[in-house]
Amino acid sequence: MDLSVLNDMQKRAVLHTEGPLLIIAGAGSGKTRVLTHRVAYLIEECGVKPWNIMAITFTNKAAQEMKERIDHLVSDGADSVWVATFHSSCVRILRRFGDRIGYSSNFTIYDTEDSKQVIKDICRLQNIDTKIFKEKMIMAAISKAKDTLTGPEEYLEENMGKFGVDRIAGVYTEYQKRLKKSNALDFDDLIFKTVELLEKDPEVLKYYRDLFRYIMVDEYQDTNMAQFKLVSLLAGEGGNVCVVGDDDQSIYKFRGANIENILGFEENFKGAEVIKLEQNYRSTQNILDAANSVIKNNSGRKDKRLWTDNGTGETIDFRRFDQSFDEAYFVAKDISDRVSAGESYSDMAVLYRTNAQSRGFEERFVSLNIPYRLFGGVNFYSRKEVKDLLAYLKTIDNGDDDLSVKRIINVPKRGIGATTISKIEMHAASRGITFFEALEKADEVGIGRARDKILSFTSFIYSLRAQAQDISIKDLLDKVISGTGYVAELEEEDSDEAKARIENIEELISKVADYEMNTSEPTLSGFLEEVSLVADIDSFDENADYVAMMTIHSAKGLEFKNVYLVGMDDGLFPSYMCITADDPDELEEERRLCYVGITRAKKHLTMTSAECRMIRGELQYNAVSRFIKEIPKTVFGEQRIPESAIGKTERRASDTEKKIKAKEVFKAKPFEAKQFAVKGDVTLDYGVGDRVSHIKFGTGTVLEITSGGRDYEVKVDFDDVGVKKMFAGFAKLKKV
DNA sequence: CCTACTACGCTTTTT
DNA sequence: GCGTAGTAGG
Repeated sequence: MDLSVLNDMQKRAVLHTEGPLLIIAGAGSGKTRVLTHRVAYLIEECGVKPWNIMAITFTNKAAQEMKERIDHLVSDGADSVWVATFHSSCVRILRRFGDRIGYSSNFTIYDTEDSKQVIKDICRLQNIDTKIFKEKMIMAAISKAKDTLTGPEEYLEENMGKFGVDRIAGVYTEYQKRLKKSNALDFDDLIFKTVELLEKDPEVLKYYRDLFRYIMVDEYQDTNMAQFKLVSLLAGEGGNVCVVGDDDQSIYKFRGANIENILGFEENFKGAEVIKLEQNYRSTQNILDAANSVIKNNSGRKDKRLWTDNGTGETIDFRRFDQSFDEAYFVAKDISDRVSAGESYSDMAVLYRTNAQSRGFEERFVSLNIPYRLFGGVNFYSRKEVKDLLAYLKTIDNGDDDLSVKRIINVPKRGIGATTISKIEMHAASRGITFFEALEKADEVGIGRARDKILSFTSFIYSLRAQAQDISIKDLLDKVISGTGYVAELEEEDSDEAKARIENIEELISKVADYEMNTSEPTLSGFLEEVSLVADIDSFDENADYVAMMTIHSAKGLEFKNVYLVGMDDGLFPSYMCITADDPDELEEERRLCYVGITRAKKHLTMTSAECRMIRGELQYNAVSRFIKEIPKTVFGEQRIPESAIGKTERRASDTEKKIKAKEVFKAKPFEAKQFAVKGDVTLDYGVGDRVSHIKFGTGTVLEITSGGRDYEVKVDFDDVGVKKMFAGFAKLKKV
């Protein structure tokens, strides 16, 4: 096997196959290369069976990338390597053995919004004043407990005497009871319950320990205690566990990530080898100098210093503007200029601290005709219309899922109101049956007018459930849409909003079609699971011709030739919250975030700041971020505000003028923006009669192309599998 | 039982 | 400033 592409440290990491190994991998130091080569080396040179290797990542995108790269390196069996995220690994384990701890294999996964709904409901029933005990705060407490593998009883014991613990513990207990009854698990449960299963069932533990002889964990600095426990259980004493991480890139402490996992690895896994990767292959020395000089202000980190032989490179731009308006204009103009000079949109990214900052840039990009795509923000699958339709599918898949049934019982409106629903709820609670079962017994409950409506709802679900086995998921969804009249109702409304919702539904349909096309054994549970565990950033495509816009959090693991790190204002980044907090750790986490942001840049980094900007409808005046001041002047170029960026007048605008101007900027809604960005995506380089190839179906001839709104539906006659219809945007057909 | 209005809440969020 | 969720009135 060819290891000559690796440097000495990388080689050492690849060759160290037995026993625990910690790889401290600085940003851009080629950790994915090390991991993939290590997998390949195990298979090709050490005779390890591919199915005995497990690689865990945090995002689907990282898992996908790793799979592809392993596939390129090994001759055979790459498919059998278990490469998956923490959560989907746990789902796979629980689908198979979850019955041993009381979950049937078609369990539903609750997202944050679902959980909140359940918590809200419980608070109502337990007469908890949600003004004092906010749902969010209760959820955070429960989530934190689960991250540390603390069940409701232990939670109560451990926090005895603290304010409101009895009440939170009460909600926690009831919450778990409900989830169990609904055959549902939340994100935290997926890990927690898997650990529970492995601890309680030696047979299952042995099974997986024998299976996963070599375990690799990516982004180890972001693991929480439950995930640590999971890895420890699977690895066993002196197991072959290799973790890769960078303590300087730990930015998810607020979500329970425990930096101690990486700092204390050598104590937890005795005899661990530690290898540091400090050579950076991504950025210029100037960019690394900036990153190093910021991060060195943190205490309690593993000592390391990134270096590169890429050369000094261009200087870093820093610009301070009067207003966020000017900042956005400058970035848009700069991108335009660079593209005119021959650079590509796909090489640009605008990174910011908070999602709300994207607006101003969207506005400018639209007016200058710059294609862009937003990542993060409101998740596609959390849109109301999408959630409604998914709730139908969930109800069909798992009738015990009370939450989904309640969500759709009167959506679209079918005359089943709050009084009826609460009667059903009470009946269900008193009999200890599920909400859906109580619906079937409408006669027992003594419902008057709504009786027939309820029974027609249940029989609708029954009929779909009966068909679910025989028809495709796409057809099932079509039947839900036609049977409920969901889209028809929106069509009647005939507003822009309704149109946008219909478009989202169409997109959902293509996602179902895409799933069925690219999965070997598509199932309804499988689809719903994929949907629950997918993140917006997973669809990031580095070659697509648009400017990527996202939070710095989302950008972790990505790289761009040109990075615009915007909003470098004290109070925004670092955030006001962490400046005022007494906990210095929070500022350190923010500094790590800045380090992550800077190190995303390969060639050119631009940082911008504005003296005043509109935040939550209020004008705020901020100083330049303290992080900028930590960077030595030598890496910066000339720092000035170009005339073009502030329009014709260079005099300072008065406060009133600023307010008016800012208002105008925020008034405009960039509504068409997304559509225009998607359009750029779906241009076909083939036509009817052309020969094309598909990842799964092989090669074939294009029979027909029909334009279905934003995407094209392509009919292809494949040589091996016959005629198939698919959406061009998802099928990724290539002309041959 | 449904619609219209008001009030609140808003860092980051791989899953 | 904006979107959603909860409540009051029809």
